[in-house]
Amino acid sequence: MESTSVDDIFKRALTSTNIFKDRSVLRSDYVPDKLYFRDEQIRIIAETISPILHGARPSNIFLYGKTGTGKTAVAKYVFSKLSQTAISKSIFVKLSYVNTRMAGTEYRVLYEIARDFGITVPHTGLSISEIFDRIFKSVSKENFSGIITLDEIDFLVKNHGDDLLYELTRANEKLSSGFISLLGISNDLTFKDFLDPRVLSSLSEEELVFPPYTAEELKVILAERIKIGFQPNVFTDAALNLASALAASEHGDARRAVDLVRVAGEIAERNGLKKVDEQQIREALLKIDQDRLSDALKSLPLHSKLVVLSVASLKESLSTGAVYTNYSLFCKRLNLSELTPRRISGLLNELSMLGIISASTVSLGRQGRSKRPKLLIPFSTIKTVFLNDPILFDVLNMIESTG
DNA sequence: CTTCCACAGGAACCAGCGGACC
DNA sequence: GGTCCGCTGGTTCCTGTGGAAG
Repeated sequence: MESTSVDDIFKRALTSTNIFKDRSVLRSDYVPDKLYFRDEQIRIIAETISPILHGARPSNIFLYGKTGTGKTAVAKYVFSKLSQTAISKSIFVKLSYVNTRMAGTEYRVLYEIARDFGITVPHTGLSISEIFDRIFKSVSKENFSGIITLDEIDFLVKNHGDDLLYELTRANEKLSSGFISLLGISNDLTFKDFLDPRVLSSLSEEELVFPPYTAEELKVILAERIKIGFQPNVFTDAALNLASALAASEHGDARRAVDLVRVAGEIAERNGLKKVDEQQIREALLKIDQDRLSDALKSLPLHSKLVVLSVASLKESLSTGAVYTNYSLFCKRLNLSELTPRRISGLLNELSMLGIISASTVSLGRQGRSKRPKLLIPFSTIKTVFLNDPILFDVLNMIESTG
């Protein structure tokens, strides 16, 4: 029984090409051949790094802008052109691209840089300074020019400080031959405050701001993608207008815009429609939010889930203490040893960062000072996500029965 | 104006893991 | 095989604090 329905799904997936022509160009990591409205930024970056072709060290560059404003795409674009030119003129340039948020830790950032430079290093076990040494030695020995792109650099600095950045900016003083230039990319304008002034001045020898796309610009970008991604005349103008307007109102995020268009297409496909209209865009907007939330909820560690349930079970008298009381109740019920209040306070902050709860702190005078944890998502969503979990099922029942 | 609650949140530390080096 | 490394996910201990009650 089941196998036939799965077969049906696959068969439909293979045959239903009447919506999409090339789905891959609608993925958010796809870098298009032409980057619209970024000519100025491309030109400046290209000019800044061009000395490298004469064997001189280019200035470090810093790119700022909100998510989905094309920073990463522009950087990748310019560097792919650079490496083509360098190869054709047989100039010895090595490029490294690291997303520091993806990498996660200082060690992994350095590990990826080393790998991009063709240095083999173990993925754990060495000290940070050892990896630095190996990278520097390699640069000097092989006498090459290296450019390191550090994407989402604000993450690295906020979580691990600017030590690594400091070492990298000073790298050239240590190198006897060869050099390293840096290209930093940050989504957060205020993150400069976290930097040591010396690092900041060195890092932003050249600075570039990426403004959000306007609705009109998004429309052009989307129209281009739709042209290659969808079958002709499938995507209506009304849908295009709505998608651009929605994305523009959300900080001009091109990535979100493309996601919106792709998901709308998938919805139309699943419903067997011939066209993508405004209705599918609206549904897509809901679905994206919905999916993001349930994914976040699902991947939470057990104790965080219990904290979410604890917050959910509280109707009034919201305070960190109340959350903790309920939480330890759940733990006792499940025969788990509870974490400390300090840790729960931290977990509440993490959950608030994920947008699952809000946790503003308020002071009530003699009643003390506390967070005011509040659920930001409907209880029904939590229920549907947690219902499959046999452990949480029990707790869920417990909440329902006590009201 | 002072007191004092109920926490916030920083800092240091710890255990356990996976792994490299010599 | 002993020593060192970084990272995670905690604990313990601590000082700091907004503002209603007194």
